[in-house]
Amino acid sequence: MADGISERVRPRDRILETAQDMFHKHGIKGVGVDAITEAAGTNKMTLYRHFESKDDLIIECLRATACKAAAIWDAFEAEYPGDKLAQLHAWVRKASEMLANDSRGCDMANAAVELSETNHPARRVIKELKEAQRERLVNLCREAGVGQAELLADTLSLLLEGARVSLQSVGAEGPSAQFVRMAEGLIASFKAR
Amino acid sequence: MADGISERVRPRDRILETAQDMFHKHGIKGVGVDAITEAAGTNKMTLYRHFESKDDLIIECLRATACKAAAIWDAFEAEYPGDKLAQLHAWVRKASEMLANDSRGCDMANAAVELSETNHPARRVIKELKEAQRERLVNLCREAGVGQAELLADTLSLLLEGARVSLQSVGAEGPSAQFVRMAEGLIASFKAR
DNA sequence: CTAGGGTGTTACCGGTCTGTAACGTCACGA
DNA sequence: TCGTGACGTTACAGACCGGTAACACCCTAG
Repeated sequence: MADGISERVRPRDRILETAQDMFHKHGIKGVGVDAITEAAGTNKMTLYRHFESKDDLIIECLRATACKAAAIWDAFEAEYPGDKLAQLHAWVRKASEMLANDSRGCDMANAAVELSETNHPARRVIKELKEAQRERLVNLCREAGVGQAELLADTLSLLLEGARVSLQSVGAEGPSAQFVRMAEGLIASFKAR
Repeated sequence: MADGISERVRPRDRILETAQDMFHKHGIKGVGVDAITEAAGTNKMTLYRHFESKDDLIIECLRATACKAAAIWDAFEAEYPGDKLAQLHAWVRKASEMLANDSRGCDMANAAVELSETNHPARRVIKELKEAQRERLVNLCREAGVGQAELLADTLSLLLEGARVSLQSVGAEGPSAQFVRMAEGLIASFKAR
């Protein structure tokens, strides 16, 4: 009792957490605000007191997800302080774990697919956050002593993005099964130059 | 006059063509059957006389799209008969053209993202068609004289898939801009072994 | 000419969606 | 004690969704 996990959390945070989970599992257009609030143990009015609209909730969810991703990056630095190459390998390992444990891919990429309107407010945010992640991977590659850091980072980035979407369309036995092999091969190849 | 393109085409084919286009541009859940039939110059009743349901229409659209893709593959064989390596390079060129001219990615991958329900009837079809394309690319790589044909084919496959989804989330200046360079580098690298 | 199948039109059903209004409740702090 | 603000509840608006019924029309094959 008084576990402090689900009871004392503010409705806004419960909504945000639940929405992230449900958007991830069922897609943005696949879940309504009613379902979110019910699963969060609250109601629609409370949601609209904390978020201007569903679009606003979507954006806040994407930001929160990006925040969690950033925390994972920080964990690499904490685990292998200063050893950028080890951090790069940790990135590959973490990516393959995600491929193994979750078949719904990247929230931002999925959102970009679902929200096809070019002027949708979430698209700006998606682009921002994705570019930030790209820059972080480029820096990691560069500091790991790779010559063509941008090219390696972009290649790894596309490989992972492709693996996550392929996982959804072809399944776990598809091309994504070879992700680690491909990524490690690439890193070795770029290091050798 | 009597151009025979839009006038004499049967309603079913107009619906199928229009639905492909609209699903591609706006996503599956982003367009309703009313909008499709209106754009196709017909009405909802006629649609439901030719297709059991919207899900059925979706599936037929995916099959039709796969058919068009298969025709593109056939064009490679027609253009470079017997020269499998040239056909592989043509595949890369064609892929980069698609990346340049269309920012909405692969219909099947997008559909897999949107239709998150694991039992959705379209998912079987998506998997089938994607596996067929994978096999075709593997064969092309093998017959082009590549040692690890499966690995190269899967890597190229993930790269393209990633480029198409990255194009939607980050834009044309993102990692997808380097697709040709990556793909050609990979092919050269695999050929060299 | 006639019969029938493919098509167009209108209206409708039941459901779901986002978003809002009005009101009731409860805890907490001055 | 009082009041203030956060939260819950109910009801509803207005739009859109997929899908169906009933009927009128027209072209063509026989």
